[in-house]
Amino acid sequence: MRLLPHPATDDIQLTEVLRALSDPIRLEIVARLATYGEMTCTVAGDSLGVHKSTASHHYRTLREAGLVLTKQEGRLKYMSLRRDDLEARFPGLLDSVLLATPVGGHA
Amino acid sequence: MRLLPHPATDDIQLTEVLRALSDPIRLEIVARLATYGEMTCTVAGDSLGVHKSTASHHYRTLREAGLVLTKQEGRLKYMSLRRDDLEARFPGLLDSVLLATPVGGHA
DNA sequence: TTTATTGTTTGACAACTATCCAACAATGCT
DNA sequence: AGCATTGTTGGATAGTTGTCAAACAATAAA
Repeated sequence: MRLLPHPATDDIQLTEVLRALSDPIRLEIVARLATYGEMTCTVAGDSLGVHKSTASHHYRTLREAGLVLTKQEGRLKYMSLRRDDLEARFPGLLDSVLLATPVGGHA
Repeated sequence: MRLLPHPATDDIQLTEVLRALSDPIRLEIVARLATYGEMTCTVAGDSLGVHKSTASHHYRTLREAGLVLTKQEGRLKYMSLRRDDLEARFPGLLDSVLLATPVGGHA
């Protein structure tokens, strides 16, 4: 099991988080992770209507913004939401965004 | 007193709100409006370190995203945060962003 | 070892963004 | 009428973004 590089909780920047969430594709990925928990990139990015390389760029953006944690096991990479870290850094923020973002929704 | 065009509450889009808030200059303007209430563009944009035309573009972005309401009185334009509209549309969102954004702060 | 799976990287490209500057428009004041 | 104030608009520009396609890398499975 190998962990990819992530920003420390204290280094997560509000504007970067908001920017990462401001793309509909990334918001949908985050909503899926919130609803179904940890999943592989392939599952998280299924039927989003974008090329897999595009999805891969979005995974990176989410990771570098501090929204998701990615760990590699074998040939799979598992992503999960950094809920606790985000709650500690920006209380209530993620919850309010998720409340407004149904999975498969209109956002 | 003249009101500029704004999106209706139901037409405010989450991703556009998040995108509007993801710029440090705009976030600072929003934080000022939240702290001090309605103010003119000149006051809201004072000592932000950008040209007045740049600031003007940011006012427009905030208005079109549904974050602020702008009304003209004489030659002044007053901006105010659409707190109630935003709370109705995305409960808790603005508060959590403001909680993480001190005026004159590091965001 | 060969093949399939999973995901990243690089290049290209069009669209968008933030910025400044200069000119303009609208209003109020003298 | 002339001037100052307040803010917007349009042009230019440099940088960023989202996207696809093709090639690649790493791992697992046959």
